[in-house]
Amino acid sequence: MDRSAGRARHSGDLIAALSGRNPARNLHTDVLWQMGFAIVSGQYAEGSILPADTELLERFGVSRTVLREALKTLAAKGLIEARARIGTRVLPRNRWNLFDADVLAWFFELGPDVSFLRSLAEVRIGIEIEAAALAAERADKEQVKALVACVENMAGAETPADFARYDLEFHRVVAEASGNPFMASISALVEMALTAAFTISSPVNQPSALAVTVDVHRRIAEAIGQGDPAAARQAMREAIAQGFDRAAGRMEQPAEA
Amino acid sequence: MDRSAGRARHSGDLIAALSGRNPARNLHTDVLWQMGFAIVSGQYAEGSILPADTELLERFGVSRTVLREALKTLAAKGLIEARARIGTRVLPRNRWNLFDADVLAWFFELGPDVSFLRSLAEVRIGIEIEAAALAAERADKEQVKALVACVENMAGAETPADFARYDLEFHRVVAEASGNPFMASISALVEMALTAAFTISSPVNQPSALAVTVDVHRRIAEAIGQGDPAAARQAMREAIAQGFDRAAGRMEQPAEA
DNA sequence: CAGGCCCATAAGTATGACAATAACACGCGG
DNA sequence: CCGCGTGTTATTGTCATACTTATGGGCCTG
Repeated sequence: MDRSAGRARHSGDLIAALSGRNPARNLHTDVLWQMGFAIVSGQYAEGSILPADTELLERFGVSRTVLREALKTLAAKGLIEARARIGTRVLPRNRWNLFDADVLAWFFELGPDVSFLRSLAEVRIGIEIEAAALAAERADKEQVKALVACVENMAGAETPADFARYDLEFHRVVAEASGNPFMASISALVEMALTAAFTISSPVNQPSALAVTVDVHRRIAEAIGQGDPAAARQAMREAIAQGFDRAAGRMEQPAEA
Repeated sequence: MDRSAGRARHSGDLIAALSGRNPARNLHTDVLWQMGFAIVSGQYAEGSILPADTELLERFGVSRTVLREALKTLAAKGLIEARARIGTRVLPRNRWNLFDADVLAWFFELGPDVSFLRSLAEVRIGIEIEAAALAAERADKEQVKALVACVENMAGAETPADFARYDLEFHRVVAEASGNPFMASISALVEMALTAAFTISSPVNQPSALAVTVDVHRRIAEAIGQGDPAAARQAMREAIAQGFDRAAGRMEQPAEA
């Protein structure tokens, strides 16, 4: 049997690949991604009952073991809930764990729209602003040095991929410097947002945009280095808003290749 | 076989029960909770390899199916990763999905310490402040009415449990009114924080504390009703900080029963 | 000494049988 | 005729076993 049969249909493999995920390393992962995408895309509506496992078994051509492990994974992420005699129900959206990297990836597979990117930017602002403020109070010299290094690397980045990598690393260090384990936990979210932004529109090839982006990150690093929470908050807010504006603007008036 | 054999050791069953979770509805959930708690509590260190499944099978006295589904669930929550020939490795903490309700519950099972509650309060401040600000811009009349109703209910609550319920409902409505699906996704987190706070110290039986708590929530509702994001931010920050201070203060100088 | 082949080991997959659960329909009694 | 307990049955949950695949590390060869 051709294991990749069902996947060619998906359009978002690019993003999945860029973000380092491998949707088909084994059978169960393959089923997981197909079902996850089907649910997130609304193919199985919230509150509805999934087909019984006999039907799914036939559809995917896998063993019950594989199917059940895939469904258990979906249950662990809050997408479904199985009950004997009832069937397996798709949970309401507010039960879904949107901070899960896979769930986020499935959202992107159906094409990130502006309102989704906006929601992403809004949570990032909330969390990363606090992270920046806390980092300003708690960061040690090593971490400040690492932040400055990230900024330098961003400024000198040759390719959009490199730029995104250093950008992500910068935000990761800020989260770590905040000393709050929850802050670090949203790196999956940041990663997705940056991957999307970088796919849609990277500042690397536009010197003015690059300068602006680097500058605002440098201000974050400086504020943290000087232990100034208010300034760190403000600069972080600008950095995220700016990235969103650029991507959103680019989406509305489709770009050159 | 006695299914609940391994559970009696846990001390945090109270919180699990209060938060409406049932750690032992079926075998796989039982194994899941034991393993999850063992990992979170550091019994299996980050980066270490779990015992091979043959050993775990023997320890839990369950079938391979059950064990594997439990492990798959842990993997879905980012706690472990299985690789052929290597074994099943405990991932570093920053890969754990701390926004998952189960993972949070396991943290509480080992007794919430002040620094954990602080971290919780910090993320809540970040996210819920933004949620309140957005709600001020987007809430409709229905939602504002619901918020006011929650405040009234809080003021008239007879028992700590009732109070916590209305408190949670209030924050849930704010998240919903923000129009941002991610905001609603952290209700698990809020639920835990409130459950903890209510377990440690409820304002219900202290008239002055109750008045203060109700007042700050009323100010949030009013700010949202008047479409004033800045005031909503400020009041929400105070509400969360206040709840944390009360619980933390109570923890340091142990209370009467 | 370097590089590729082989093997032991642990996870992954398959299969078929049986147990537990709970909605629903049926029939009994009021 | 209506309400209530009970049995039926569909669906998930659990078990046992056998086989397949992936891979790190040692062995063998060049």
